[in-house]
Amino acid sequence: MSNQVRDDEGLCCSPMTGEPLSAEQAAELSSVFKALGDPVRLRLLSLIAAHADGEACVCDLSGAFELSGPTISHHLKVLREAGAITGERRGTWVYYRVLPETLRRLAAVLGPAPSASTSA
Amino acid sequence: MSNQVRDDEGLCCSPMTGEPLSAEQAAELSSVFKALGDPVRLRLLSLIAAHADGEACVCDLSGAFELSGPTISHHLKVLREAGAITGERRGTWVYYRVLPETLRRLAAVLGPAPSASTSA
DNA sequence: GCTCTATATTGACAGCTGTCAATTCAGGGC
DNA sequence: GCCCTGAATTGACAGCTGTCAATATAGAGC
Repeated sequence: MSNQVRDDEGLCCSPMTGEPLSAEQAAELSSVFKALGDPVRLRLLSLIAAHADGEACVCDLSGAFELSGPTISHHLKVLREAGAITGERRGTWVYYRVLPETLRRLAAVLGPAPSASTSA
Repeated sequence: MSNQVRDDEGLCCSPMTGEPLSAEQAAELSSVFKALGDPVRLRLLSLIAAHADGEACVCDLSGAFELSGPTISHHLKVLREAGAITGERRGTWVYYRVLPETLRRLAAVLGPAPSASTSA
């Protein structure tokens, strides 16, 4: 109960050990979990996050998969709409960046600091 | 790069800011994210976690939803098979408990300690 | 064994989703 | 304007998934 509740647009990031999620909270958060629930998208996200300067252009990402351009674009769109990444066009190229706030919100729901949950 | 890598059955919990996830890691982790990617399942998980004694019987959970018994059972099965919860039968009743290790693994992938990521 | 309650499984079905071919859009060079 | 590259969108399609009715399984009391 000593968890710090942070209210972002009505979304309280209460850890699993706190209050149960409301239907609205669950709907919002589950949509982000769902976006990460595809191996390609999860890998895309991790590739973007691991990239130099914290951003990667689509051209950097596509090569890591044996998938077509439309498929990569579609996955990036899903991540974008889930609020996990944001894109910026620079001429012909489009660079994507992870939005850490969204990931942090998910992590906060999964539980408090690791050392605290292992002792519970 | 100073993140502590924990190897559980070949599953390295490298944060998003570290090495990109391998295809195998992404497949394993995305399946858990996928399990949480349904609002009903996410609410079930949070209800179980928030319950007294850290466990709840199906009878406690069903009332929170206007869904049929088979649907609740199905969702619980998905969570179970994703490794997010474990069940224990006591006579007629079945009690479910959250497996924090799984949630912790997900949280670890999403990023390091919150204070570290907000400064990045 | 019969009856009951609690829970899980099975099968059908409508809606959802990953994938790619075709196409469109965005930007740049000439 | 034409041509090019990079990226996104559209439409079709096969496979996946949430839901419930029907059924099966598990456990307890008599």
